[in-house]
Amino acid sequence: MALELVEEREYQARRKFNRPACVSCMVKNHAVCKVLDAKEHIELAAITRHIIYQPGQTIVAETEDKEIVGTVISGVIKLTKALCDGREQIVGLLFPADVLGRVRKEQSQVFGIAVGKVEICLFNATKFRQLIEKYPVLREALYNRALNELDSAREWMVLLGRKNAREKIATFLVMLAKRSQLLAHDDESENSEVAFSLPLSRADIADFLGLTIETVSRQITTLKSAGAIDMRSSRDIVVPDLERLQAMAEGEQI
Amino acid sequence: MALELVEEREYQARRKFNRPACVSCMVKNHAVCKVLDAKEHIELAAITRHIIYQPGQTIVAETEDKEIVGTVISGVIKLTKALCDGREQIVGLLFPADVLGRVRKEQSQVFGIAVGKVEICLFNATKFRQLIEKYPVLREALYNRALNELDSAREWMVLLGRKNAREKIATFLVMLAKRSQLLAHDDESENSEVAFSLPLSRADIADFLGLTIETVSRQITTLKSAGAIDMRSSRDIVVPDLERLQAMAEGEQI
DNA sequence: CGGGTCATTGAACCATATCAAGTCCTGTGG
DNA sequence: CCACAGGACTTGATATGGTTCAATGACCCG
Repeated sequence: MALELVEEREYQARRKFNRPACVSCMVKNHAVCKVLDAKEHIELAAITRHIIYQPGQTIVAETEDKEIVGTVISGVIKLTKALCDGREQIVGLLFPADVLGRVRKEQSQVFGIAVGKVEICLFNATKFRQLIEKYPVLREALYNRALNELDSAREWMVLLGRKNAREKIATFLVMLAKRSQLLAHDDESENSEVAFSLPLSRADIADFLGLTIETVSRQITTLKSAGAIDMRSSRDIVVPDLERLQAMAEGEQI
Repeated sequence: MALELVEEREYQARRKFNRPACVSCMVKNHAVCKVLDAKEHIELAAITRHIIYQPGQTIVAETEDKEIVGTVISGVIKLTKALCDGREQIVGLLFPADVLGRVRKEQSQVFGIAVGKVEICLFNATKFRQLIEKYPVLREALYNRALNELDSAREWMVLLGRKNAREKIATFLVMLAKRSQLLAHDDESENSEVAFSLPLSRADIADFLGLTIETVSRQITTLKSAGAIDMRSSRDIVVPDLERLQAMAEGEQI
């Protein structure tokens, strides 16, 4: 299979040149590994390899029992849980620099699926475990990541349990807008307009917000005609006034 | 204030007799501290004190910036988040042996409120931090706890986003039934009837499930008339057939 | 151009919210 | 012991936001 080939070639190239690659890593300043110094980084690089996943590919399966740990380099991963009758809920999104998987045998009952093309820096689980024993600061970093994920999950619980459709959409767009603003220029204070494109399809947005695609579509249309957002195509959003959208995310009327 | 007195007396009694108390602790086999051996337990005991909170008391405030860490000894704590207009969502429940708080400066934006009377084994944050450095296994235990909480939060996201009112109530009751079954006798296989009493008021259940109190009441009535549950009083539940309730939690029709 | 996927729009329906009584329970004071 | 006040819960009537079903439109790719 072509994928396996790409993966293997990458791996061999790294081995051959004995190049940590970490120095040129896009997310080196944001991922968990940032807590390591240069020497430690080389140790980490020795046990990693990059893998590319194609859109829609399953990265982590619910039934998976082998330990998977890595860092997202590029692309977006959706974490989903399903009910037995097929209803589905996205329980989290992983963006570049986020941690994929966890360092323990007992894995979570979620699917991790590539949205668009995804590049992962995968750690050798056994060796990463040893590294954690050696550098406890890694464990601390993982703990902090987990707490951040927990906080996002709880934030989302409020959204799912207590917000109406318009607030849900507005909240989602604000989240993406802030994220893109942060990546674009590190000063967040800039309050001019923000432009970004939706990483998710309408169906995925619906699964993320606990809605149907029709409702998602209608509410986006509503926001558009209210002037809270502007759109080039169905995936390209411009937020002229983030404050206003933020207000609508918290229940402000149109 | 009376509370302060009780708290202080407890603390002094412990200091006076230099008694770890851990040996007689109700939750010693389930809390994070179970990863410590006898000698380490004594070190831990030296930096803890027990505090009693009365029903409705705030244990952790959203604005709190001092580190709070401890173990729930008895009672139930609700973790809530609120929207600015007053809508409220319970994002988690802490039962005996669960960890309260987290070991880092940046705290979560949630309230922790005592439901009924609550007893906490509170750790001195600074000294507990030192203990963690000394015994990394503690950090690992906290990490695992955080992952478990994350898993519950995600489970709950599916409930909030994708289940209807009846399924929500059934799921909630199943959760409590399993918990009480587990505490009662450690063999879980027993599939006879389970009896327990609701730790939460209708209003709290509503806030937990993303519903209104009226809907909660109606759905409980529905389950009762369908014979899926039985009730002594409005707080005392008997589940004659857990399998059946479980099925309803997953969408089975009445 | 035709077929496929994704997104939008419309109309009808229904589950849950909302508003409004009413009932049960519990503790308190006469 | 009764009266009764207040909170917690239940029940009923109505409204409504979001789903469901169905049709249409936009875009992409062979």
